[in-house]
Formats: sequence, C-alpha cells, structure tokens
Amino acid sequence: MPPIARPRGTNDLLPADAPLWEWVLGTHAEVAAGHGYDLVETPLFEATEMYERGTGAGTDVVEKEMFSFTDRGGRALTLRPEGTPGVLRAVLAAHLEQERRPVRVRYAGPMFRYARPQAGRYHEFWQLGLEAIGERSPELDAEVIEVAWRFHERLGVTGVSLQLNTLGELEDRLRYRAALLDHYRPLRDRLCEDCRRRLEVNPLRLLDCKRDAALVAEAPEIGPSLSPESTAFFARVRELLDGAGIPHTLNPRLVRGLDYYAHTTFELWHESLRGAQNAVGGGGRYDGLAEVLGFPPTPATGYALGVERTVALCREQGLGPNPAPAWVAVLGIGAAGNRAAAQVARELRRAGLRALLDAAERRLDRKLAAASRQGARAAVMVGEEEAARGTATWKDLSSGTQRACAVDRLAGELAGVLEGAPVPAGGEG
RNA sequence: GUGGCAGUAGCUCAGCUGGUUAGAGCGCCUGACUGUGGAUCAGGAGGUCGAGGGUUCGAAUCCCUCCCGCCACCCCA
Repeated sequence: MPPIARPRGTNDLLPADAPLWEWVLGTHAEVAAGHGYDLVETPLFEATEMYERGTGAGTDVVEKEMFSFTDRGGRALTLRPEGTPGVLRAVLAAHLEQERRPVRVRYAGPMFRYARPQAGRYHEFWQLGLEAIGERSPELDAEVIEVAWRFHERLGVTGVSLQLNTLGELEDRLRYRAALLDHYRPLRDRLCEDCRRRLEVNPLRLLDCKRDAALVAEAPEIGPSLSPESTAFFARVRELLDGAGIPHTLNPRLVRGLDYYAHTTFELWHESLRGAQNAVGGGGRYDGLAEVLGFPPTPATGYALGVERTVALCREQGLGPNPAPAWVAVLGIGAAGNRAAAQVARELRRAGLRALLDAAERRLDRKLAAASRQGARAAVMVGEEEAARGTATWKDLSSGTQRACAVDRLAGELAGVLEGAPVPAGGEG
C-alpha cells in the first residue's frame, strides 16, 4: 500500500522554511499594527451565497474555482477563496463601524481555490491583508497602499512595481462599459472565443485579454467616462502617493477579477516570480460590497498579498530573519552523566539559554559531532565525575577551548560565549 | 478546465537501441577511538525505479490509464 500522499495543490511548511515564513507574517503584522490595524480571524468556510453575491457570480473564482460542499444539515458552504467578504461580514455583523470609523483590521490565513496548480499557485495558499472599513476617502486608499508598500520596504524586497488604476463609480463604469461595447461590437468577428463571451458577460474583462492585445491597445480608456468627482478622487490618491514617495505606474488596463471594486484598484507586480504568476498581491476600494451582502451601504478599501509569492521573493533576494539565537548542546556521558545532564539542561533553560539535551546511550564523540554539525555554539559535557562534583565541562565549539566549572556558574560563563559571533545564516531551501 | 514536458535511495543525479543481483556523490548509522567534534579510512542501512495494468522469454527502459510536479494557456495570490 503506497503511503498517504499530500493532496494536490497543497503544501507542508517544514522546519527549514518556517523561520522565513514566520518572519514574513510577523513583519506584516508589525507594519500593519504600526498603522493601527488590529487582528481579526474569520471562518475558513462561509455561506456559498456570500461569494456568489459578493465576489461575483460572473468571476472565474466563483464560476470554477470554489471548493464548495453541503454540510449534513444541507447548508451550502464554501472554503473561503478570498478574505475580504468574510472580514467585511464579520465587522459589519458586529457593528464595529458604529464604534469608530474607519475600522482598521488585518488578517492572515489560508485561502482555497481550485485552479490548476503551478509554481506560485496552489489549491490552498495563504494571504495576508487588511481592510479599512467605513470611510470613503482617497486618503484611506492611499494609506492602504502605503502599508503594502512599507511592508515590502521593511522586508527589503526590491523590484516591486505598483500598478494603479481607477474604475470610478458605478455610473462611470456603466458609461465606460458602453464605450467599450461601442468599440468592440464591430470587431466581434476578430475576437477570440473567450472575448466573445466576455463581451456578453463582463465587458471590462476584455481588457484582460493577452491574445487580443492589439485590439486592447486600441480600446478606449476609462478617463473620459469618469465623472469630475471620480477624476478628482483618483487625482487625490495619486497626489498622496507622490507625497509619500511611493512610485506608481498608471495602468488603465488593470481590471481586477472580482466584481466589487470601485474607484482605486492596484496590484503589486514582480517580474522574477516563477510561472505566469507575476502578481504579489492587489487590492482597492469596494464600496458596493456591503450592500450586496445585505448590510447597510458601507465604503471600504483594502488589499491581499500572497504569502507564498512574497516568501519566494524573499528567498530569491536572500532576505530573511536574523539568525536564530545561539544554543548549547548538553551531552551526558554514561548513565549517571545522562541523568545529571538533564538537570543541567533544565538549569540553563531557567537561566534563559537555549539548551538541547542529548542523553542517549551513545559515544561522546558521536554526540559532539552531531552537536557541532547541527550548529551548537557550545557543548556542555556531564559525566560521572562531573555529576559527583556538581560541575560541568563546557567547550566552545568554534574555538575548541574547554574548561570546567561549577554548575551554578555555568549559565554565566556560557552566556558570554553565546553572545559572541553570530551563527551563520540558516540555509536557504 | 485545455495543451506540452517530467517522475530512479533522505538530497543531486547516472543507468547506451528492453538483457543477470539498479549505481555514484553528498547525507545518515557503525567501527578504527568504553569520556572529546568538524579530517581520514573501513563497513552498513536505506529503492515494490510515482501507482496500476499491458506487450515480451525478460521492463527503470516500450504501450495505456491514473496520481503528482513543472511549463504555457485561463486566471490570479
């Protein structure tokens, strides 16, 4: 019988990669918290209807990428394909926007989409993001973008480009939609199969097409369809970004895949990401979402970033956390030594040191070799003699120097050694 | 979901047009060395060759199906 395999499109996080992963999540938490964003967690599954109405029935996500199921009570549920609708639902259901506006929240966790797996694209993947709910202002859009930008700065990731666009208000979009249809209808015969469908279902997505790139280039831009108010709103966002020193690229073809966007939309791109997945993340304003979910109309803005992709960028650019704190190996020699060594390790930990105990019955040279290979800064050896005298012998594994001392002075002596040269950076996966 | 390429020890890979018991390097374990590491030498463990079926006297090698990964679409994180 072959061993049970990991399901397609999923990943295990193993110890070798965990520090980098935790560092990325932790850095985002710090940066977001520094801007006033508090942690929220919402269910991994929600009512299917929430995504059908919120994310949009015409989107690829809802049409063909959801992990949906019926529970034993006959309820239609779906593993969350994105975080925004659930977070908005949670905030509005708890009436947090009655306490203060905007409500600033952040989140991180797994999302699920049934798209064909590839490097950087998985059935289960992690997103971290934030939402600012209850205020309609260019300032808040710019703030959200700035947090995403500062996050990458703090990581040290370079080469990210900010793509920016606006979709205006609903009336603007309808005007633009009409303009697009005027442009495309006469060209219908020259469109690819997908685009002919888009023409009927969601004309804005015509701009996504790479096959008909030539036609896209000739398509009208949204600018002329925008109301003066929408134009001013967008100009203000750009002005604020300029003021914050955040470079951005205007991308009038940027149409995000989800239905609920209005006004500002943006994506963060990086050329070096493997596969065709060059987007690290994206977001924008979604003033219409609350209403389609059945809540009072509530403006909001936010973003989501792909953790796997961000981690890949960090790995590629050699970025990561500071080396883990140095540690000591406590090695027992013989039965009496092994017993005493356990107690010595306990006392070192109580003194705040990281101590790994090796009290197996094997030869000392093997234990020393293992400790050295695994990166211990120092080895503490406890045999029958030491046990009897209440001492321990410790050895600096980089210099090879060695001395014995009383157990109660050991932590003090080792502390100096551990603070010495930093441990070489952990291996890259 | 569509099309293409791959899958051989823990890791990186070799294995010619089907031919005995499937190999190497690194890693792991053991011994030389009953209490002193990173070196060296010697030995050992570890593979149903991704899974199942077929062709053949004989299959890691050829054929089919499935699984999984990657690449390009689609789309996005």
